[in-house]
Amino acid sequence: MKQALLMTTTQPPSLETLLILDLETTGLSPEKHRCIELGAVLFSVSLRTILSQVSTLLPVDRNPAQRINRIPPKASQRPQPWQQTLELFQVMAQHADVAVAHNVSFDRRWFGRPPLPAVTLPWICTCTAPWPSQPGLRPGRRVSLKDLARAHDVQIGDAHRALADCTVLARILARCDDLEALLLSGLVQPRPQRQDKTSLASLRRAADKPGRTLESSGANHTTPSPAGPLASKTFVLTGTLSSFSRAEAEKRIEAAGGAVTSSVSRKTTHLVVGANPGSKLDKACALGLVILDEAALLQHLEPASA
DNA sequence: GCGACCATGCGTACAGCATA
DNA sequence: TATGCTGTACGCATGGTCGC
Repeated sequence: MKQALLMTTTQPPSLETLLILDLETTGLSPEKHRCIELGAVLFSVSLRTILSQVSTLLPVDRNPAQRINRIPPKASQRPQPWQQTLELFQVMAQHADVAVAHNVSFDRRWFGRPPLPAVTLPWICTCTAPWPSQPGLRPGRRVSLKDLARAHDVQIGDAHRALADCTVLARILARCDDLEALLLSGLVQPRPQRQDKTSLASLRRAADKPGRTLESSGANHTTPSPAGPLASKTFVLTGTLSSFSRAEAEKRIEAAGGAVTSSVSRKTTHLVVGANPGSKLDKACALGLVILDEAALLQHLEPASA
């Protein structure tokens, strides 16, 4: 029988057997609501197949989320071996290396609250895991189970039922080429500490020496082209742009030879104004800078993108 | 409908540089 | 050395998305 690994270990855990689990609950708060259904699938990574699966309703008096999960509370009260199913679930957990859920931050809070047993396995969250880029999946963003199923050509039968969602997730994982790497990178870790200002400042000092120039200073700067329609011009962006994202606007300005900074100063030459501009607009007006809207910016950029 | 998480944007504190 | 300017990075607010 395998020993459940704790997250404090520094070695990556073995990832051969997954306990894919899902819950249906009567609401969002573990303090106020109850778990009405548990589903779990034991999945072999090397064989890409389901080893065993369990599902059970748990008795509740009421289900405010019935519109979502379509589980009548009366059904949960019908005689059925839910205690024995929970015992079997615990045996399955003992055979697993890691617990896998779609939205670990939600599911994890319910385990250890009676009648659900505690799960001491490491967790992997499939909605925040770095899935390979493919149509329908936006890199760097939380991904829904529906999008994952679509991207992997897996049909969703009975959504918002625990075991159905577990088996959909199992079929998605089975179709994942580099599943082992995905699982490793999807392990739920404590949030990384932000670097304190002192260490950042010393890093910057080291990087900036012997001399600092506009082109080389600052982590957010890319090197502007030495020539271009916006050469020797310094831009600041304010407000929400509609034609493109702020990052894309910065890229295009820099590609046209301009520089982009985050705050208005006397060195700033142009302010690009989107919807709901902030106080930067006031400061730019006070300094007599050139104010551009998005259309005007596009006109300035046009020679560069042509 | 509510809660959690993430991306985006604003305002500001502060470190580094230039100048007197 | 003192002072002012500049730009970076952090904290916070807001909106969007997805979970149930």
